[in-house]
Amino acid sequence: MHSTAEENYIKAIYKLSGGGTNAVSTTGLSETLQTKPASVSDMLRKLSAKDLVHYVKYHGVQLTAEGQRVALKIIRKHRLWEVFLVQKLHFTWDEVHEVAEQMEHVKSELLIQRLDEFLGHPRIDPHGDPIPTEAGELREEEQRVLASLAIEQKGVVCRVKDSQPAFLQYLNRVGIQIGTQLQVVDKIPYDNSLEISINKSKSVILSSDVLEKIFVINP
Amino acid sequence: MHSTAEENYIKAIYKLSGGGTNAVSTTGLSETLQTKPASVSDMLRKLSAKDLVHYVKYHGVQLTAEGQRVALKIIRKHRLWEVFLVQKLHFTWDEVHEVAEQMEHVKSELLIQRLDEFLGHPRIDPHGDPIPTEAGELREEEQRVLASLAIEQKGVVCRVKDSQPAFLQYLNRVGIQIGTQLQVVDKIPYDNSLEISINKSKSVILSSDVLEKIFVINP
DNA sequence: ATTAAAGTTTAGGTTTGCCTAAATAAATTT
DNA sequence: AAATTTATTTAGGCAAACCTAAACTTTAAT
Repeated sequence: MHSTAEENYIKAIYKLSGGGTNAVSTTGLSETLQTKPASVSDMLRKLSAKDLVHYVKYHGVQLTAEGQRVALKIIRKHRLWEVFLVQKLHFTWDEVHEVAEQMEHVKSELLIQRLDEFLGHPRIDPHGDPIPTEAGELREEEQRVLASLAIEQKGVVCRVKDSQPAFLQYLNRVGIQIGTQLQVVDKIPYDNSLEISINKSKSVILSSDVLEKIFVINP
Repeated sequence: MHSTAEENYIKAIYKLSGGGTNAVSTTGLSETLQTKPASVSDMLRKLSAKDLVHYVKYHGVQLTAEGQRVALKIIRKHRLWEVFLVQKLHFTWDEVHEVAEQMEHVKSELLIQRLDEFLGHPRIDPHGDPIPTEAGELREEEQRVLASLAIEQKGVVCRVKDSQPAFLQYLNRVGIQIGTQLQVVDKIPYDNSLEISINKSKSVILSSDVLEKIFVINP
């Protein structure tokens, strides 16, 4: 099997390339992985030798078909563990990531099959991100960015794009979670912020930055 | 924190020393850990520098108080995960160990607290071994080895001393699990084997080797 | 009490995954 | 188009955790 380090590189390449197709830069990877560019070059040579990536010196990397398969498996594990932590162990959004990051590297096909079953085959994780199927397929639902809603339009939060603790804690304070009912009360053209009512009660004003990170589906 | 390798050494020392008090040999450790004696010497120097063990060259190791604390924490994690795998994910006895061996190294206090709560604060694992408390205490129940029962005496399986897949599969075939009701039907003095009835029905003959590995409590 | 055998440690080497510093390639400016 | 800046790679090293082979202790046997 692959080492934890290899798996983390593959996951990072997958994420930076937005699904595996676009080429990813050495510096980008080094930032995501908190390592130096030289270390990335090192690892890319190794991953290339294992045919997990297409690597052309000085011109970035892409995942091979096999690399994508591996990436989706890791993401599946990560997201299933996140669902477990939130739904069964009552972790909050912002406590989940670090732990799931460790659990995703546990090697056992049976474990993941059984976990999936135990959780009732969930389709999205606590951040609203889709969970790849056992076959390695990612089925997306139609989502709109909160910033795109018109006045009076409603939506249910299905996803946030930023999983940094500070951001998740902010959303908790405001009262926004996956599943929260939102409605646009007013638009403030000055800075593109919106006044949003949360669960049909209190309303808050969200900056355009935040509005771009929250996704909703039809209620 | 400690590395996975360090944790495995500490666990092995704890087990071989029967709770931390007796000195353990380099060869013993190398066999348990499937490494060479030279590698063990290496690691013992490191663990000693971290004050996790008392190590006197050529005269074996013991865990320090801190080392014992660490050992019990790892064992607690391992056994809680085993309970989870068996009770929630319907793993069988013999599928559990390898996976728990990986999960026990996940670092998160909160995770273990919540897992313990989720499982209802279990006192023994699926092998009947006691689960150390959060405070690091091991409370034992009175147990007898199956080999020590007289004819007609009864017991409930609470523990087996061997967790090798082959042995656990053998017990599964025979129909013995934690919680199984046993009764001694007859003694065979020739080789110290016993005829045992299982759950008040079918009876089998167990060798003295096997009898030494199964523990029971009063029914 | 020697000597032989068994157990243990040291010395020196390997792989993995990282590092810094120097060299090289690509992109951007002028 | 040449020069400079930025990005990337190579070279050489380091720590962890393992290895083999050689040296050294301890134990057991004579």
